[in-house]
Amino acid sequence: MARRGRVQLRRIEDKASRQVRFSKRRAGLFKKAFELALLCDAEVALLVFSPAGKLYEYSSSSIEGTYDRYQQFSGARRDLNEGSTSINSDENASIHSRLRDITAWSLQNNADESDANQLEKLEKLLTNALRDTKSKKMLAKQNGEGSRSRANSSGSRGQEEGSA
Amino acid sequence: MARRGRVQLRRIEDKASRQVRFSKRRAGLFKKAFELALLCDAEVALLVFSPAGKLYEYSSSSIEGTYDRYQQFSGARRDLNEGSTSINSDENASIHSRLRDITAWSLQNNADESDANQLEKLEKLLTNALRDTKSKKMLAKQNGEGSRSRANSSGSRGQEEGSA
DNA sequence: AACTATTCATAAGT
DNA sequence: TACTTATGAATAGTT
Repeated sequence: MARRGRVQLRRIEDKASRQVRFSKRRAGLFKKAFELALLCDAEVALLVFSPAGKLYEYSSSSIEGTYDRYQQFSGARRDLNEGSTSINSDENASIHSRLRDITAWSLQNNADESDANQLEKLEKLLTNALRDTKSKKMLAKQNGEGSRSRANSSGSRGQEEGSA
Repeated sequence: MARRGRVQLRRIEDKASRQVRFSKRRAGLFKKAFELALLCDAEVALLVFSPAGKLYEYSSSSIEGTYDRYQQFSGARRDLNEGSTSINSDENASIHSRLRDITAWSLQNNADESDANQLEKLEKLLTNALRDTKSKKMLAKQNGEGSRSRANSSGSRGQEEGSA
């Protein structure tokens, strides 16, 4: 009436059985993905192609949007690993004024308050980050040492988050 | 010692609890994704961003490859459906994702070593996001209506395949 | 992080 | 293909 033991972790050879299990497990997987997004407020994108080539998809916001976000992370990772840590005050000032322009512009032209608030906060964050960077760079120069970048290993990026 | 009833299908408000459950459920989800790919010979791509903005990924082949395949399906679908000139939820989500990304990233970089190049990249992202926002707003004004974003449920394309 | 009572998922069977 | 059910697996709450 039920399976006799735990499931074997290898490809199911019988085609019919594989098809049935695919349907069941796919349903389960999508349910779990949905629950993770809803319960834990996570952004989830899931793409599955069946052996027959049929597409199944789920995303808590949008596939494209989440993939974009993923690519930003990848791009950021590449940038970190490429080095080129030089900085000069001109660039600094340029970034600063540019940020101010952007913020001002957004405040003027955007009726959407939430967007404007987000941007204000962002501007502050970036300004602070830039200031910190500047002082760190100056210190580094005095000490004759450049900043390094860290290598990312498997799966996840960013700092650790608790795991079960 | 165990939960008193079935799990509530709504966002977990307690932050600590949400974090723990995210970790546990994320692990479960990735395991299921892996098993589906292995047992059923499916192509699976899974992207998850934690509420804190950390990325987790799995794919049985490659994220990019599976996404490309997905886009071919989407492209084919779009061709059938004629042109959609209105703002779509994908753009919307993309912008918000980027903004969240930028915020999380800034917070992270603030803690340890920041890099001016990163900030320059961030600034570009912000600029792009704003440009998108601007055009979105203009379009919205023309249409006199803001489009609502939807959550994709596991839609399927192609011919039917058996389900459990 | 490890433990356990429960709920949940699901492989076979019908 | 859909329903049933026995069993393994996942996990919420606790320590």
